Amino acid sequence: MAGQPQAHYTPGQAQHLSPTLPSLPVAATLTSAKNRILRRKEHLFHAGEPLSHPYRVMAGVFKSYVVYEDGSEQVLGFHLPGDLIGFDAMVGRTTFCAVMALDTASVRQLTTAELASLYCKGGESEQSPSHCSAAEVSDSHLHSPVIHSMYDEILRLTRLLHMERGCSTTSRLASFLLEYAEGQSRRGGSRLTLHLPMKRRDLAGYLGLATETLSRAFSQFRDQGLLAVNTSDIEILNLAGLEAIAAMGPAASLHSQRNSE
Amino acid sequence: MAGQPQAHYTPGQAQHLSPTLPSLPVAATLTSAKNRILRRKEHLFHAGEPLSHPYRVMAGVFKSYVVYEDGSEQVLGFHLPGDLIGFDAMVGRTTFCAVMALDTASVRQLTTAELASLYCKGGESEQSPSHCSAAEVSDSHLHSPVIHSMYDEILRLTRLLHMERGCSTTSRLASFLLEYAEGQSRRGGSRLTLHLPMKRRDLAGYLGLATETLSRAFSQFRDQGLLAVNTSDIEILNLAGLEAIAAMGPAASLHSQRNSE
DNA sequence: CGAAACATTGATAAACATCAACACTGGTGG
DNA sequence: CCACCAGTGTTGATGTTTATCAATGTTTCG
Repeated sequence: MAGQPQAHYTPGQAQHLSPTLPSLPVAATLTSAKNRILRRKEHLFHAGEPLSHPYRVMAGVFKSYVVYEDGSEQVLGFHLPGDLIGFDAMVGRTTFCAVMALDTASVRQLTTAELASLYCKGGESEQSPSHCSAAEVSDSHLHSPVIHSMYDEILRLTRLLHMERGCSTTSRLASFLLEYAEGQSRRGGSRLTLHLPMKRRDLAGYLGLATETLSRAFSQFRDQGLLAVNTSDIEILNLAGLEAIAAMGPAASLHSQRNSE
Repeated sequence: MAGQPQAHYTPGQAQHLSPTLPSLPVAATLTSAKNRILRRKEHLFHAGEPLSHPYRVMAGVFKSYVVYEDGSEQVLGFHLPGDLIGFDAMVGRTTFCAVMALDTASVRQLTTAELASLYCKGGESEQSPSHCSAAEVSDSHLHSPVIHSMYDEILRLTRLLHMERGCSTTSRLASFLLEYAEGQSRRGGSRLTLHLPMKRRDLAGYLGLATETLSRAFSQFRDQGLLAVNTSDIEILNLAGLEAIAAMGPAASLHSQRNSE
């Protein structure tokens, strides 16, 4: 269904916006930083909206997703404090995915100056952003956080793809939990106590599972003593065990009764 | 199938930049275009190799793939003549995936000038690129073919992901064939006669299937009169039928006997 | 020619989705 | 405050898709 040639709005139409751009007046400069607070289920933006400056998540968690013609929803990722939102979505100045707050959250839209600084600060030695030679092109541009942000996204999607193919339900969930825990601890949070503000439905969508299957996987981890589960609050009781399952790939099914300790 | 060949570069623009070319601290400048011919199974590069300049496919077909620690291989895409290879792989100057020729093929490595031209050509009315104000930053950079190349890759992976989740074997294969046919015809080839130089194993890997399942899907299409199949040469006999199956999503299984006409 | 890689077909079973029933939660209004 | 309701999460039973195992036919290439 994805390969749809020319149906509706498939997020694959990037070609249209490449060579001949309407002479967009350069993005409105944004001089004062704008903060914005969102409630649960409130959208930061929808798909197809213009977006001149990206956001940085200050608090809370967001999910980004695409809705296809048939109504099915593809969850692309979750965004925690510190993450940039909108870089990969704003090519052509129009977002291709929607972003929604999962609980009360706040963002800060980057000012033009901050944006410029991000663009030009990639190179280690900070040259002034006021010249743009061909030489730099293959250097600072490639190393700019913008490129890296998109590059990381490609890597993440590649891994997600690989995981969906080779890995069982349980190792997918284990991987996600470990990654999430890692992200939390990088931000100064706890490494073993997770708060998952997304609904089971969203998490299942992200992992490519039915909600029932996801629920069963949680229950299995609970029964095996790996996790303490309380809907959106998870405690990791056996980190090594989880890591073993995450690494196990396709071998670890819901039915194989091989108790890893 | 990755980088769209949307931009046929025009070498004229390179002159704008030449004045500042010398200050290249990094990548060796590449002044003369290098062509290279590869045989079947020969690698253009492996993962982890340094790569200063991307390639353009001139003839033949390539596959890009990643090999994971456990030895499993993830096919990321196939690259047809006109495609750029290495843009998304060369961030940080080191490739993250390997690229292999599937049959006799040739590439042309972009020169520094061509690369620069690609980078700066995004904006329509190009003012001299020798200043890089914050305003331009959010304009020409975002519209550069480099960003677009990576952006397209993200969209392609997103679609692939969505397809793997929601779509049955048959609709995945149908989508792929249609997309491939479309790509061939864009390049001036036939729209209904496909040559698939990749092995079943690679195609199955790309689509996330077992080779047996893929083979069965081909057989089913043959039995239904949709395709004439001769291993690597495919003829589309019923385009509308294929499109119907591609659009059908998860409903189209190998077992459901609903003959679409 | 012969061996190895590849492709196809069949039988079986595993993993997961789906359907269905039920429990829990949180918010609303009586 | 309680009853109610809708949304959500869990658990069980069943069905289907597709991976896996196995066998055979086919192509490729030394």
